[in-house]
Amino acid sequence: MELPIIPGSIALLDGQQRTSGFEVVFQEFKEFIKNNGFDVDNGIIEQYYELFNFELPIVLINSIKISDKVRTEKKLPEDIDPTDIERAFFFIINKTQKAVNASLKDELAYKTISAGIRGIPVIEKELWRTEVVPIANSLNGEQGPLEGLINLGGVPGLKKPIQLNGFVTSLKSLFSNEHFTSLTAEKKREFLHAYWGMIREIIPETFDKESYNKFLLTKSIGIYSLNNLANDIFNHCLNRHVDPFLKENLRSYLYPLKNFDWSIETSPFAILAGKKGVKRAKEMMIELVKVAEVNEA
DNA sequence: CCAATGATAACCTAATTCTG
DNA sequence: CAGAATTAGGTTATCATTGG
Repeated sequence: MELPIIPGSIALLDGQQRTSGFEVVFQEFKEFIKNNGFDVDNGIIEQYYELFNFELPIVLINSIKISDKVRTEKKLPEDIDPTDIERAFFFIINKTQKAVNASLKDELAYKTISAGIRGIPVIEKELWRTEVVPIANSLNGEQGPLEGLINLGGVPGLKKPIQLNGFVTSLKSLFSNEHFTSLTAEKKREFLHAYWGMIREIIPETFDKESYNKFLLTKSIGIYSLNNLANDIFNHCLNRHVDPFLKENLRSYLYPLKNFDWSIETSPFAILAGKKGVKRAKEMMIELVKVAEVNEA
């Protein structure tokens, strides 16, 4: 199939965002030519051509033929018409379209705020999240206690166990704590470094790239529970007049976790999460039913 | 009114089983 | 026995409803 290269022809096939994208690039290109002419040799013109020639995946649906076919084959009611077919495709395509990954949303929200752009409701509603992102970056960075373990953009296939979005969400209680929120960004970072640094020191095997998969600590149930605990420990330190920013001061609080069973097989947490939890719940009910049957007899 | 709860999602990855 | 196919394990945002 070929389309004439005239303005607007692509709109027959596709609307809104993608069509407008071409329009924006074309306007930009015209402006560029006006200012620089065609004879610049720095690859910019080629880049524009590459964009113009960008291939769009398009599905063409012959809804008249489809409705005829399903009607003659009597698979669907007689009165089905092309509009019904189009509506069905419209529903499927729009219902199943995928959103931007949640971790990437956090990263983008942070970058938007740090660029000084304000007033976007979804960001302003939970502004504290954008505060956590640079801290997570630093925990994940070189020498950080979570070095290389956080999937910052939510990109699948990176084999990183901790999702940025989950890490951020699990810090909600700490970042709503009035004593904590009044701290500077640097102090907040310092506390979380001390906290996770001490956990890592006490239970290093749960962070090791070779073995973390055998433990629940870096799974969301571990991250959620520990980040929630961080809030309680922070409060406790303040009440006892203990400096929470000194890593060593956190040792006595966290040391008991060394003996906690974090194994994905045998940990008491193992049955609380995912489908494993559902399976165990069902087994427990089977037991109840058996007991009931015995009593009935 | 608003925080907690419940229901749901054409999910994603790892482990296990099947098949040529 | 390798690679494909299937299943198990584990996640997490969103929105309507509920209940204090």
